[in-house]
Amino acid sequence: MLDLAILGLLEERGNLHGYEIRKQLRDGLGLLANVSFGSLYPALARLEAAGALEAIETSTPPDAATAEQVPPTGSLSGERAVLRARHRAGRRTHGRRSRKVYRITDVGRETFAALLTQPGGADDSRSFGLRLAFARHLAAPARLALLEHRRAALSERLAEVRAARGDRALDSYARAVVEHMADGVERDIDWLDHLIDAEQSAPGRGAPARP
Amino acid sequence: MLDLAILGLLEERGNLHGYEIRKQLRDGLGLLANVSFGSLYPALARLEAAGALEAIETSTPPDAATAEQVPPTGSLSGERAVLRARHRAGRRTHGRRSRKVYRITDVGRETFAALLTQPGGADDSRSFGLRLAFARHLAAPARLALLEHRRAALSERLAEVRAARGDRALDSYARAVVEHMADGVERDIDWLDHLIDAEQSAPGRGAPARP
DNA sequence: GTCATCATGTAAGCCGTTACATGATTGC
DNA sequence: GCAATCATGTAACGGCTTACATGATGAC
Repeated sequence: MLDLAILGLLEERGNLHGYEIRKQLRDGLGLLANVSFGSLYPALARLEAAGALEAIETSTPPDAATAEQVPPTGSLSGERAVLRARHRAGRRTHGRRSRKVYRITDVGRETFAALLTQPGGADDSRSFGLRLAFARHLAAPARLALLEHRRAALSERLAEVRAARGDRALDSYARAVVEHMADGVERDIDWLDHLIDAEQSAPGRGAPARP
Repeated sequence: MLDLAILGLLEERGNLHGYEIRKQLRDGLGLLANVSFGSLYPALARLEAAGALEAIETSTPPDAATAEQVPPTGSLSGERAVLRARHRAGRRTHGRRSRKVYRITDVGRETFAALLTQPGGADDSRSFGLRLAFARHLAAPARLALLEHRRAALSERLAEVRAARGDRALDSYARAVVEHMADGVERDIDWLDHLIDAEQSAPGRGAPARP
């Protein structure tokens, strides 16, 4: 899910570095606020290793090229030495500590499309919300499928919650919780119905997958 | 969170075994549906080790006592042998495979009260919903505190989401998501306000912590 | 005889968290 | 000189999931 958010952000907003990605995640979309560096940076490293992202040099001075050629030592202290060397080499781009700016690759765009389309994990509301937020990168039929898949999941959920509501053994507090939950699910379904309607009456509204 | 649910269920519904607990979690309260055995059984074992639960013998035949005295071997095959021995010893209570029925202890009731009261983790809706569902085991002031703490958290959240709503860079899909989210949070706050009102106008409605 | 249901558990892994380590730059 | 902000990472752990292993019983 984090991967999807990162790729989507890089696709829509262009090249960003980790710290900035986190900020945009925090106050850009409400979903996925509070994502921590401890998960963000490893995710970026993973995506880079998978070829979905590449780190770009931001107005790097010429001698940084040599720093790049320092082979990985495998030892911690060695890596630190490399980092220090890079700093000395002048990777500081405009006064701040050297930042690693990422660009999405074609592989990354494919990964993004796959994550957006695949049915797995779209059952929870966060994952669905994230997908819908990036829905303009989806072709119209896939978009409709996403909405209808979610609607079906919520329908099932509603049936379960309604069954729970009939339970005699619930006291007033438990009942209030179940009742509120049922209302919430109903509201979500209504919302989805509106979205599905809009999608069907104006099929060309969203941008196609490749504008 | 699982611990809270287990203890609450055992406190309200009396002695249960793992399989049954899962069923009641599934279709009793809508929250925490889909909890898997892979988390449930270790949780029960943990709670038992902590003294919060104790396994009770359900009409056990006399020779089961000897099976109980087999010391733990530490080896997997050894443990399996013990299990087989127990089966042979006649632990099967009424036709089915031997089931381990748990009873909550006084320590468990204390743990339950602590989990219910402690502020940590009550920020997400599932945790809050679970706590509220068990709110009748709380004294009136603690109940009010729970509701108001949650209200404050949602207020903060609303401010964030509203800030995100003002973002120009959102397309219609992302905007729909943010808008719907904001509405949802507002609705939750209204609901909480009702609950808080009810709580304040009828302070003695719920059962006290120890009836 | 084999399938569904009841019943308990272990092992591996995923996805995230907090806490820690490091360090440059800016402003007071 | 010291705190705040920017910036990148590692280590350890938490809580949950899936998949696996095991086995009794009843129904067909």
